Amino acid sequence: MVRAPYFDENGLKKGAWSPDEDEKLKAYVHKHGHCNWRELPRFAGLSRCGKSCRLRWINYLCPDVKRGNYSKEEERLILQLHQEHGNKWSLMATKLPGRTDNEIKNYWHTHLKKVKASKVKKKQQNEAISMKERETEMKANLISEVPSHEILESSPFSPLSSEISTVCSNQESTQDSPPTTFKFQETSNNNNGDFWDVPFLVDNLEAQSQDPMFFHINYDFEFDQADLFYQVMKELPENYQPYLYPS
DNA sequence: AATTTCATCAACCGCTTTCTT
DNA sequence: GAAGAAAGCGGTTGATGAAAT
Repeated sequence: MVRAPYFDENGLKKGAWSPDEDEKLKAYVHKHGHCNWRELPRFAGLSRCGKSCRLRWINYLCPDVKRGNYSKEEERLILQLHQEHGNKWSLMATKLPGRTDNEIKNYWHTHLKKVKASKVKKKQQNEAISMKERETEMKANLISEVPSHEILESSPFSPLSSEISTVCSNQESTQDSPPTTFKFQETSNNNNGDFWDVPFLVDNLEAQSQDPMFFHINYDFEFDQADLFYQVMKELPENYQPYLYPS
């Protein structure tokens, strides 16, 4: 699971450590300690750089290094420390005896990052749910306290809003009635549905067809826009078809 | 059974900090 | 205080085994 051993341009060995190298390093450090990592490999008979020796000792050969699975307590502590300090791996390592910064970092990236992400997602979902609940509650309070005719139809709190959308969706699903007209007056209880009684598309066509520039301007689209326009026109009732092919 | 994709983790690299002169 | 060396740190890489297709 590590890089294959090789020698760089300076003749220094890189990549995976062999058991023989491990033994040499362990033996040297046990006997002389590691006061100077730069010089150590030369005295220990290793073709490695000091940095590589240090890393190998700290992360793998040091007898204090604890191997094996992380306990729930260690996981909890890492999550807590990461929350408090961010990616301060060496700081975390000081709080977790036997664990190295490199190991904690790897463990974070492979396990705990996902745990944290799922916790954050769950929290966001809960917040969204409680927001929705608060909104519903507010709406219910408003409807009960304010006379309905004082609430604008366009308001999200309007008691009509849900009825309107129901009518729209019902109408769209009906084959017999084309979706070009909207009959809101059926659900409106304030008798001011004049605006909604008139099919807006027809109204626009009649008004705009008086303008000699209308068809010229509106046919002067990019291809896909013109195509869309053509599709819309084709869906008009038959008595409006002449507008599609002006003489 | 063969191939591809994913997860893991040891080791590397480059930058920063600390120590020594 | 300045400069260079050494140590420390964190991000990234890449080989490998496991799981999925």
